[in-house]
Amino acid sequence: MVKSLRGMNDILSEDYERFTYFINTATDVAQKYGFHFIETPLLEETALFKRSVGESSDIVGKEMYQFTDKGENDVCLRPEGTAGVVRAFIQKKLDKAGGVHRFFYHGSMFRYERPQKGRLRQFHQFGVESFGVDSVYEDATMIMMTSDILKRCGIGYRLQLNSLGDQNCMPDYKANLVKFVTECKDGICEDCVRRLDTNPIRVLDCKNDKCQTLYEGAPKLLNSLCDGCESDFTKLKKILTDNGIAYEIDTNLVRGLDYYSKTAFEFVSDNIGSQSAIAGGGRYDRLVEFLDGRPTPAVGFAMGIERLMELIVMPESKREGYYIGAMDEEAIDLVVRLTQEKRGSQKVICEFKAKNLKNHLKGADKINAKFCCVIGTNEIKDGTIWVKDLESKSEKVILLKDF
RNA sequence: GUGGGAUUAGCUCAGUUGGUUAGAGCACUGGUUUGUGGUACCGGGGGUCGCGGGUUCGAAUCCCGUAUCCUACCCCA
Repeated sequence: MVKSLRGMNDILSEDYERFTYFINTATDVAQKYGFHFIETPLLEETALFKRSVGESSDIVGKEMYQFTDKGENDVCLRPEGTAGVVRAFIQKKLDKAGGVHRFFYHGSMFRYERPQKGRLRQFHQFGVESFGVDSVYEDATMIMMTSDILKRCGIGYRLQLNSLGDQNCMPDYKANLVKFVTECKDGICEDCVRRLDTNPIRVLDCKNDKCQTLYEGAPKLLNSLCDGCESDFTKLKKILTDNGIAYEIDTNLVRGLDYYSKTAFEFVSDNIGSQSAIAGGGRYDRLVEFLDGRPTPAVGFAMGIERLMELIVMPESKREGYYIGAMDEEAIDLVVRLTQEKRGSQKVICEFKAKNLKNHLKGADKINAKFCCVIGTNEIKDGTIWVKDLESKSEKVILLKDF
């Protein structure tokens, strides 16, 4: 039997109900915040991700579905959504047009990782990107929007907050940190030695106790911010507090993608295992420029839909639509015709086999229909149809022309 | 990529030291004398026990390999 590839799942039935419920809810919130839908290709030039996400990241370094297409292009399936949106933004010359542009998207992302709970090779993200707004109010708005979506879905979370600094303060901090870690290099774990090379900031959240002890005296990111970053971060905290958003400061919170600066945030859940990050984002003021656009401030976030699926509290499902059936063979054609007419305005399920009333009621109940409509010998004779409301249990016989 | 656990019906799982035709609950389907649903009772269909080797008179059960899932690490949404 041919099976789906490892880490790639089908979404159907109840999963699909939850999936679309989330997309619809998140879309509604995004539109209320003034964001517009954008769809970008699943396949992009590999260079796009090398330049944006960064070659030092694991995502680009070892997790991309990368191949050469029939036109000899080096391409890959997108491992995240921001790069494509930024590329589209520049390609449509919106950077030169100026002004504010706000987008949201959702779709499949691909990373060749070892699957586990909350981690698939093809997974789905819902994300938003805002271009042209320099204000820290926009950062706060992003966080409030994420919070709104989660709340609307009945999902509890903790919000972790950090500032990564900008090109004025980050390089100095990184140099200081590398210097500090290099001095105690003999005591640190293998992973940290590697991180020192690839992504030094990541040593800070190493899970190894020995490393953590050594890093106790390490320089702290938040203490090294320049004046601009410092005051923005203070302002951000105030805005969130004013708007009733609780947060925790996590000086070790680091985004895995190279393009982030200043505000970084992550929403985590304690109920879904070790892959606990359900949403993450931050500011990326330099990315448009990196990708050859005119310098444009930007901020965004993405949510992992599969991780949210089991946390979503679905509204109670209500009885809906019509079930139509016949008790006599000769009424089946009539019943099919009525079904087609009714479908102009209603959800209708038609049973093609003649059955007794009891079985029709069972069938209508099983598909959660609101009305069970049946035509038997009496109805054929009178030109009527029997209709029962399965909620109120009231029933009536009406003329076909009034149905 | 590394370590640990699992894999028996559509689903959740039993299956006693290896021994006839592998079971249950739920789900599905039909019936309980012919026009009243969700509950009750009775019946029915459905499994080459993940896949491939091996040990044995005999394997769902023991051994090896492999795939997938779960889980921790790693990474991240």
